[in-house]
Amino acid sequence: MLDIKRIRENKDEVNELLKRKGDYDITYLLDLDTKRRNMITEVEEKKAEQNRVSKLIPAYKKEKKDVKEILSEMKILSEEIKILDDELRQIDDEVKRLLLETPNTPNPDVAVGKDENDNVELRKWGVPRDFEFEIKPHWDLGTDLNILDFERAAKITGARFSMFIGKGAKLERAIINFMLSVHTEEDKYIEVSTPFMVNRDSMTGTGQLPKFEDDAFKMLDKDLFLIPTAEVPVTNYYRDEILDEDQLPISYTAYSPCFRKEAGSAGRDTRGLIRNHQFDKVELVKFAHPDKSNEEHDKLTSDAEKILQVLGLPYRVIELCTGDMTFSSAKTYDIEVWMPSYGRYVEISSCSNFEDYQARRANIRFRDKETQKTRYVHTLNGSGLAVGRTFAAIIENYQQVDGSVLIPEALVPFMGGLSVISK
RNA sequence: GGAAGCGUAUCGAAGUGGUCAUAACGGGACUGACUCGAAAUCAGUUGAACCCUCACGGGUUCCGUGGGUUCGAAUCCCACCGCUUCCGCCA
Repeated sequence: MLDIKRIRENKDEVNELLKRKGDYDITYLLDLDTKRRNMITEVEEKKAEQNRVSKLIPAYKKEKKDVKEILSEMKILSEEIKILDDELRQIDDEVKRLLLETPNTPNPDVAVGKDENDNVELRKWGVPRDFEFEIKPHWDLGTDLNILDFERAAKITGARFSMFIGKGAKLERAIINFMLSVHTEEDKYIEVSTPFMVNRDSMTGTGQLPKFEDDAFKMLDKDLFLIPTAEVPVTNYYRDEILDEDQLPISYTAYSPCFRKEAGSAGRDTRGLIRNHQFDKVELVKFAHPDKSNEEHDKLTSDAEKILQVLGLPYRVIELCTGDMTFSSAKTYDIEVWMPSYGRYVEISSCSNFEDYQARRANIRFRDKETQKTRYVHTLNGSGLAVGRTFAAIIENYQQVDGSVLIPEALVPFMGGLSVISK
């Protein structure tokens, strides 16, 4: 969340930045804030009086003074305080709620725009292959090779679920292992394996709640949610903690399944692996020093890009404009892989710098060595990469005229030496 | 699922109705002394958030969470959450 002091002291600037993201206004929030502070002053004066007199009472009793009158006065004061405290709590809750529903301000350097049409292409890598035959989309390729089964997945569970069969299941596992190996061995991320269900505080810490509860799968008899991304458990790992400055940056990578309701995308990408309710992802998460987070953001993005380079999959990197960024992000780079069946680039990774927005929500701080004061860390994350979409991109880009699929060289060792999947 | 115990600031931990909550005691961290330097030793410093104030400074809250009793709660009562141990069950 945003710092209420920053909003108070830089009202116009914050308002202007928020408008770049969408239709947000902080006027009401600031009015409530003023009211809240006035009430705090009032109730704290009464509490100071209560504390002062309470300290005198034992001494009076010792001197055998009659304290009856004082006690009855204190009772009245105590009741006044209780009433004010109740009112104050309501205002507090409202201020908190408004703050939690206010998005992060975009980094001032980010291109101002309304939607994905205003995103900025930063760079391209690789050249999409020229096919001399009619290509198959991955859902047909996979079904024909008997490595994917969407029909039975729909029978077992429903639409937007998939099953990986035989070499397909092995390829999925190989992709996960390959990504984790690169990130842990070359890029020095620490691998973690997390719970796939999280509580309300965790979902609030990273920004999924309270605003986007409809997007998450929730348990019926417990206040727990299936994770929409490993970002949630991994970022919340340090919730309510104070880290040492020397520890930063801390980099984690985690494999996890991700569960999303995909509310509001009915009819889009209905076939194949592109938009499922459950998909696998290898995630990268960093806790960075605030002065270094932009560098770390660039590094994290290139760590994700490297996976596509080694797999030989053409991609481009775009910077999301202010209007297309997610709620919690200050700056986001999307990596899009070339998907032959779509005839265009498709998002395969989203790398964001949240600056102190999540850290403030989740209360993740570090102690500044010089001043010995606490400061909020900057949190970052990105997919490194989405496994289902990587699977789809591999089989589509590496398909051959006979319907078989070549395994990218880097994956062959993870496939037990297998270099082609055919019927 | 049954039984018992526990939850105190960076960590361990004492505190069982008041004037010992900046919270004893210990560790850690930081500063200084000693040293060529380090270790050891000695001395000192060291919680967070919020409100008022240009500032100096003053004040409030926080003992797992939420309620209750009381003039006053870490302490008494109720509910919930989490952890540990034993039993049962299970991978």
